Amino acid sequence: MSTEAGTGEVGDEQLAAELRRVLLVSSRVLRSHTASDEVSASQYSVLAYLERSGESTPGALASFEHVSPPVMTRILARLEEAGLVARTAHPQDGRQVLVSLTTTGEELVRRGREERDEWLRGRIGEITDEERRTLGEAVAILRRTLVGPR
Amino acid sequence: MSTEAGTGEVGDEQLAAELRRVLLVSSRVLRSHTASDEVSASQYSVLAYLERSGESTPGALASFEHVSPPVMTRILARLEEAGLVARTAHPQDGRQVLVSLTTTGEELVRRGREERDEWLRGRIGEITDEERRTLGEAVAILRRTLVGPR
DNA sequence: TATTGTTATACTCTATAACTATA
DNA sequence: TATAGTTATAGAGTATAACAATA
Repeated sequence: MSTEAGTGEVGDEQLAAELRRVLLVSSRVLRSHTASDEVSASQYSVLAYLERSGESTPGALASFEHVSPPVMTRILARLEEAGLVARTAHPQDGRQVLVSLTTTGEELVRRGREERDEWLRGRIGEITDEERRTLGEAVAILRRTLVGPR
Repeated sequence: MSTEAGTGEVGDEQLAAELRRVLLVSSRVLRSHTASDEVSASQYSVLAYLERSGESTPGALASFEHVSPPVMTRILARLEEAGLVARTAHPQDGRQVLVSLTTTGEELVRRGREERDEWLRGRIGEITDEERRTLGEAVAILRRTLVGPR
């Protein structure tokens, strides 16, 4: 049993409810501030993964992003239409598809890092070093607990 | 400038990017685990607010939830159809509408606290007290920085 | 004229079920 | 038979623009 006193110390039930609300609303706020005319937040997330990890498959991307396969099919279709990713046949396994960034896609990701996260970096810039450290630790905890490795 | 060494210590750019991804994906995971046959995550969030704060108006709810007014109109329409909230005329200001929980709505919120957050409480139950404290602090920081008060 | 709320319109996001092709 | 991916279908989530009613 944890004591109720101290900074940020709450019961599990309350923490769960607060976390649910903060994640729900924060993601709304983030979406509206990180979507651009070019690509949505979800689409950009896929591009950023590909930029970091190289080529992948629709199934692996769906699993990584925690969306169902048909959703990833649609995201990739939009990105392909926009000329940001290319789908090619897998050399050994004819069922699989390899997805990779085009040059245009690479450029968009790199540009995005500067512009897209500007709003969020501004907000993060307003808090203390100590608070940034806490956020960084929380990110790691959430990744292990909810999002999964990588 | 903060040093890169130590637990969870990262540059602002990296923290912003990681936070963006974790919030996006966590909210997806949460939505899928907290939606029920009865109401979606967004709908439940409105019900929970009303249960805690009593009656409100569509405009105030839209602001609190960080959605546009038409979105709140739709959420309230669904909740009203389901018999979970009631809309009544404002006694003084004819433009405004007062929204309040019905008895059915109240019951659903209370039941929801037990059942709806079960999955998340299970995940939170697996981490250490220290990690829970960090999450609690992060919730407070995100609330101040992104979500706003209350 | 300004505010509150709704309607109209048009996307994206999301899931489940059914289908196709390959292994 | 199992797996990878797509298509079909349906609904939730979201925003901007236009509108109506009231202050």
